[in-house]
Amino acid sequence: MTVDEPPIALSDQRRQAMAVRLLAWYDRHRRHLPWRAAPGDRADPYRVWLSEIMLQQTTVVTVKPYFDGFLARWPSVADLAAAPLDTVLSAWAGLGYYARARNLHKCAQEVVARHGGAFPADEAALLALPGIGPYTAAAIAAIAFDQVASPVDGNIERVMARIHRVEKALPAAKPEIRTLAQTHTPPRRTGDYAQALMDLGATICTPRKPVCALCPWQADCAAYAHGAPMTWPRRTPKAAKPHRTGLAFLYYRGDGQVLFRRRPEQGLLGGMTEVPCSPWLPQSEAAEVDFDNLLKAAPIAANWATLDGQVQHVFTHFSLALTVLAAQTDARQVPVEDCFWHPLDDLESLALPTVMVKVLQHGMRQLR
DNA sequence: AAATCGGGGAA
DNA sequence: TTCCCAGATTT
Repeated sequence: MTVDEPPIALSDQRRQAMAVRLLAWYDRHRRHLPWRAAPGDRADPYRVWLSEIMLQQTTVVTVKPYFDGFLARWPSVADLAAAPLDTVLSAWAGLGYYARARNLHKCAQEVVARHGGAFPADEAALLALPGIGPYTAAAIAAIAFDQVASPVDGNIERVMARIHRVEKALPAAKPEIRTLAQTHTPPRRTGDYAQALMDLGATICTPRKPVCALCPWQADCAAYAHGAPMTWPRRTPKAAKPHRTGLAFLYYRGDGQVLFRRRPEQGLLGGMTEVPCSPWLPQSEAAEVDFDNLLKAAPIAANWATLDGQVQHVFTHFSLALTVLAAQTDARQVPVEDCFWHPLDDLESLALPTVMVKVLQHGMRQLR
């Protein structure tokens, strides 16, 4: 294997042969997933759409129980459209990227109102729906409707970057890689081809240690010929995450109810339920604000007990350390708008993001 | 073009 | 720890 050999320029004929070989590999190694139809059958667009939204930046293993739960609770897009948003958010709780859940609900309502309850087959019409971007529109068009479309996800990006040894770094290389993917897309069995390519990326052409010995495209791969396929795709380094701190106010009653608050519709954890908190300040700013000042953010003044330790949580673009303060009361009224009392033994009906589950667990361990 | 938006599994 | 996952939307 040479190190300086240029990438292989692939002819149309060669790309066609590659697609045939990949589909043959897929027919032998096809994974069964809950949203996939039996071989030869047309997939249910509702299932394909629901799975594709859940799978955005989320692993198959994580999605499976959520997919099963949603399908059991809302068997059709009309059922989902008729559900209150809060029940959708609570069912989505823990899956992350909560704008997906809000857009999922909005999309279901648009499919019912504007498309008679049936997803459009056209890629452009799909792209116009909430929460459906370029990848998802192409994926639904190809997988559910067998249209010729080229979805490009992280797996396909990686495969294309290796096959063609793309030197430009991601994310700047996305347009180039999208064009490359289109030149490989076959005119028939396009949905199977897209899923085959994603399976290839998930099981063979993996980020760390690709299993090139089992790859149906080994002979076509410029990165394999180079000898170090794992060094593609190139990526621009990511910025370090800043750190934020804040207080969480755990206010509990003798009858087992705790004070919660609904977060604003927009922004981080939008529309989700939280334990009331002070602002989450960058560490540099938090150092300038004294403890008593942060206490003013509490919805009810109280004789707070500071719990030991902190709750640690990492979001996409910052990490967070919350100090939990606890106080007991027999208050019945709702002190501030958007706040409400809710029994601790019925957390399932709340839309609690993971960081708030951590806060409650942190509190329960020390208050019993 | 860059920033925002979760959470978890794997190495 | 670091990486990255069937990305979309907003700024």
